[in-house]
Amino acid sequence: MGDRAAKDALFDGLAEVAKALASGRRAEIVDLLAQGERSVEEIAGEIGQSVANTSHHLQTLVRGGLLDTRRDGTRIYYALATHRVAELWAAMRDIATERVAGLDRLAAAYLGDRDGIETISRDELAARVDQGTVVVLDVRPEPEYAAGHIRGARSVPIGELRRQLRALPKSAEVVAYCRGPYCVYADDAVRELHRQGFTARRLEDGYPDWKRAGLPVATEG
Amino acid sequence: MGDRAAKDALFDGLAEVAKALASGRRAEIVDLLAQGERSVEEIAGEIGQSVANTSHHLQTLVRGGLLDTRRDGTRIYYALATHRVAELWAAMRDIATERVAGLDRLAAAYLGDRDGIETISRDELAARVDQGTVVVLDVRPEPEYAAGHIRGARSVPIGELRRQLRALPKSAEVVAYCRGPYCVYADDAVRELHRQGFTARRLEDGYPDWKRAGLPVATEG
DNA sequence: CTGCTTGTCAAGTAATCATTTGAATACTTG
DNA sequence: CAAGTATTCAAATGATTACTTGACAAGCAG
Repeated sequence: MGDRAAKDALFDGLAEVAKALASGRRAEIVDLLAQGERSVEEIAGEIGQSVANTSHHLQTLVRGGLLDTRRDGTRIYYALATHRVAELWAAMRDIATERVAGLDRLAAAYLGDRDGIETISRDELAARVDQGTVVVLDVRPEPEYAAGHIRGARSVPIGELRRQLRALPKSAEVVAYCRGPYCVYADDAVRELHRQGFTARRLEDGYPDWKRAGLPVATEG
Repeated sequence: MGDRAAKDALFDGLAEVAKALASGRRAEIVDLLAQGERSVEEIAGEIGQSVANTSHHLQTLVRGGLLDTRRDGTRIYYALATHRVAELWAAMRDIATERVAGLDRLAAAYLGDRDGIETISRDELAARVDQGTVVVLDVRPEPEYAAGHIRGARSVPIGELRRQLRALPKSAEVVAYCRGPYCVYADDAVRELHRQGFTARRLEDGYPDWKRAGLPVATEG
């Protein structure tokens, strides 16, 4: 028991999970599926790849134990296999954010200048929601809101933000959130809110992190 | 803000963390360093590679944000960069264990037949330690015990197990633990204990998991 | 059944990458 | 300086990867 070759083979097996995630496109898929299940076509659209290529990446993720599938008629839906996968992804994301050289520049290139955008932590937001001293906007597409959102939040997809702002008193303090720290929607929302004269911040991470932390959530209405 | 190329580059950056772990040898290194810091030479010895090659792998892990270094005289010590890395590794390991096809066979080839080896969960062991109804043996090398161990455990490195067994009453119920679920020491200890007529189990995972769960630990004596 | 939609599979291209070794170099201590 | 420790370099090898294309399969609607 315990010879070198067998140990190497075992750890090569463990490393399969990391290999499955060792591609930017597959990381995008996992980040997306942290919001909930999606069909191959939807995923392909979100990551900007062909369906065939996306299907390929999805197979790789399934082999790595990260995803599960469900068939519904002609559609096949992929979802994270277990909550541990969401934890794995969050850990990866946090480590990269804190410690991978140059990631800050890549983030700035994608998200734009974040200097004017203040964030609020999950715990502080939870307290403010309890007090009722904040308006929380879920700026993700509506189906994601329906599948689960921060309790007390209103669904205002980013495209409809301007229209719905009139209903808000200018004195309101607003917090926007979306899919995660590398999702553009909340940033865009805060910029627009500032332009319209509101006090606004973004949640530092996103809905999946809120849910994982055991904070209050709601479904549908 | 939010064009395809920039998003791809960002997620390629996030995937760097997974790339760093996408090798069995580097996974072994992280698993080892979950016990505490080690010099390059020690690491090379544990993973059965040349110092030059090990140094290479260590650089890769540092670039991926997973490790930090500390110099002491002519030696350089590597350690996990943050506790998040231990969490990342544990999540990877658990996902692979549960869901990667064939991993069970690889584990059996390395660890041998585990049929006769019962496990005990962290929580149950914690309760039994409180009651004082169990003898806990830390069968890792002594320096690892000194660096931190389950409170109440005795250090009995696997090589000294036979010698020290005489001091134990045959009626004792024994739990052995070591580095983690894929460490051979505890299995070997339980087998030997059974041969000698003891009632023995192994902790289902290892010391790093115990510590991460916030259960009681001690250092040195 | 036929036609349509959705997704998978297999094959091919092109490019890149990762791992390892041995020798040379750098750094620290005494 | 000499000894000990770790990194870097060059080079060879071998394997893997991402993506595209076109054909195929499974379910559904008429």
